[in-house]
Amino acid sequence: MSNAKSTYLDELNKVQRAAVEATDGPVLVVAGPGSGKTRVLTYRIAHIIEKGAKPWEVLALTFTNKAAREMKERISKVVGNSADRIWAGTFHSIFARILRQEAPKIGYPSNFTIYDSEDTKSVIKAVLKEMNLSTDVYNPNSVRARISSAKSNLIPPALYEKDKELREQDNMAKRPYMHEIYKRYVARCKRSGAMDFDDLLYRLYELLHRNPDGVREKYQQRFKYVLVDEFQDTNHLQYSIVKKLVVYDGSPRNICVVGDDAQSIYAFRGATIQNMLDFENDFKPHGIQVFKLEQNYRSTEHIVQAANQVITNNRRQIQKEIWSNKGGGQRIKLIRARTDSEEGKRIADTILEQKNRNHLANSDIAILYRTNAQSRVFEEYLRRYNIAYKIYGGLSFYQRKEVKDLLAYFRLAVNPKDEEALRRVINYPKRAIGPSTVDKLSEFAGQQDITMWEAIAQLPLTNRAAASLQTFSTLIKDFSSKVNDPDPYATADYIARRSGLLDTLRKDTTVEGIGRLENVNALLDGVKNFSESDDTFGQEGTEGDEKTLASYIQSIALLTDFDEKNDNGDHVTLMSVHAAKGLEFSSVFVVGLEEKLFPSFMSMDTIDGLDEERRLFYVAITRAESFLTLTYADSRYQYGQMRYNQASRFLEEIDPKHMDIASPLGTKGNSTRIESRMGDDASGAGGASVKGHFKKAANLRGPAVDPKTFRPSPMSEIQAGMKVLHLSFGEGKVLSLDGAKDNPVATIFFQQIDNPQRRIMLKFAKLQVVE
DNA sequence: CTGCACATGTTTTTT
DNA sequence: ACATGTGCAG
Repeated sequence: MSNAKSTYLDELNKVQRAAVEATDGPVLVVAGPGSGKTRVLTYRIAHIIEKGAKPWEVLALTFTNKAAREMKERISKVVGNSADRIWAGTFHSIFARILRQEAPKIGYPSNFTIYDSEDTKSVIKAVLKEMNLSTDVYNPNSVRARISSAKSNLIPPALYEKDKELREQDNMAKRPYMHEIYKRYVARCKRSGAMDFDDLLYRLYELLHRNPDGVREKYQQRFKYVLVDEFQDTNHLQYSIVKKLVVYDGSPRNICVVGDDAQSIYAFRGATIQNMLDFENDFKPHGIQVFKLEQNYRSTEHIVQAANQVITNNRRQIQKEIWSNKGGGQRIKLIRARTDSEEGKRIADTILEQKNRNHLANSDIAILYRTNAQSRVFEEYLRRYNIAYKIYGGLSFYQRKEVKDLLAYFRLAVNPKDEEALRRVINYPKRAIGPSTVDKLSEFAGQQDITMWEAIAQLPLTNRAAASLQTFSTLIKDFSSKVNDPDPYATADYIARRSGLLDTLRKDTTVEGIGRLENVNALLDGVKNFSESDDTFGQEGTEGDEKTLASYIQSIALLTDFDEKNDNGDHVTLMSVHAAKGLEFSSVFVVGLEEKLFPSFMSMDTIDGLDEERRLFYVAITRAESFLTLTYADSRYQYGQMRYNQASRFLEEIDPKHMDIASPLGTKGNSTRIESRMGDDASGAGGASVKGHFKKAANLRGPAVDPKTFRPSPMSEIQAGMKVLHLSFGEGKVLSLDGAKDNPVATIFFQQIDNPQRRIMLKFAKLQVVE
């Protein structure tokens, strides 16, 4: 045993090892990028088991299935097969598994349906329609976000209604009926025997809180060790549940959370780094141990130092100093392109060059962008250059319409109360049940407080619609009778045929139509795999081992990726920065570094929004091991129009000494082009607005300047000794000028910011001469 | 009830 | 650009 111990403990540095060995009591691990976070987490679990804990006493929560899978694989390499018995999975899948067991205690069936965001939105639309509210004022996405945020902050409809502040906010937004929508939304979901993604958390909290039959103690005692990955991405509700499980009289409080505040990029959906700060305070009285993993094993020094510089521009941070001993390495390459298309071409060129000169494989390379829509140009050039690539993101398999349609039949067969599934397929394929009939059903159901399914049997209709409804009802009953058959594939295949779905798809012979048919067949193949395999895609949520269509839909409800496993090919990776979190590549291209794109126009007018964009940029650049290339374009097609954007402010936040400016494409006269362009901008602004047209916008970083009146001066005007204005650093004094002729660099002292002395490349800086 | 023409609104994303 | 949603004629 001590042998095994030494093998893995010896692979750790001092801090990592201490974090692994501190198995008892509360532990916070602050883990910088590339600092061996996953290694610590998995070895820690292995260590806990080595020291005698049973695998099923360990609860390890992650955010993605992928992270959970990776963790399980790595643990099993250390402790062997018993790793299967560990409760390791995503928050949602683990909680769903518990709820399948306990749901009846809080008034839900154990075969409850899980509503995805689309279903959720659809329920909200139905509620709005029922209440005769306009979707312009009550934008379904806003309503959904509002309800989600209420649940994430543990505010049920009754409390929401009484909350003065929330009501005030809603009144201000001209949405006074929000509380009523919330109430009806919750009622509808419950009536449908459905939980949305937030419910999987919220209802578990409710269960533990109300504690029927001592269920709370049961789980408190079961989970002797709790670990949470990516803690900076948890919301208030998730942290509350974790506390419910860990904090009680006599608890050893064996909880370990791992996270990096600098990599929190999901605040937009309710995550809060406050949890990290709270955690420290909450467990201080119980001897919390804090470990900071600061050595970056991934990237060379230019990259790590640039990342450090960028992140110092954010306000609140947990103090830490990330360092690397991998040597300086290559400087960061910066490419300016005239158009988005040129950006694509130059990246493809650079990729070819890197493959030749540095012997990189395609799989060593990634192109990261802020929005998925940017992938198109890169696709175009990579294809033209014959470089294999793969685009990640976009619509997942299970979100495709045709797949969801067939799944809706499955869902309805398992749980006929599932109103969203019913709405989806009641008239698809066409069976003469139009909107007006559906509305009547819905209205009747609402009046009688029954489900639409029950309404079909009770609604007094005498017309053609009644007959159609009868046929539909018979069809679904037939399907329902088969859901617990031991051969789920046979059932699935039967449903696909009898529903008419396959025939309808076969009639469509367009390219897209054939693709849809293929997807439906792929889903059926998936069911077949499920029928034949012993495990359940490694997914929680199924009871026992019986393979039925019911257990199938439960096993896939929380899956998003279908083909993630077969991406072993040698291809360049194209994905959004969000999707790249946790990954690393030898060479990384971060593209589209322009104002209004990265940072996104949606986030750039609040300080919190900008800070999150900056963390996103931080995540992007820290994905690179050896080569980092940053690019931007003067113009690009966006929303079908040509847009002209300035270089991103984030580029100025990196000290020029870490950067190399790539020689421009059409070398001749390029630098004069830059100057004349900047000159145009400034002269366009005219002398009128030069002086004093800036104010302190309260929602921007301290000294910030109103971008609307800010007019950058041409770079040739900047001289030592001048007083200048910077978009985010405020007023500063130019101390000196140096650098190459075509790339002058100014040292400027900005008195209003924390690190006042900055070196700024005039090429990208937007500076307005004050005097 | 169905199908087509026009209008609208665009981040990021896991579950 | 493009996908999704609404309104109206058949």
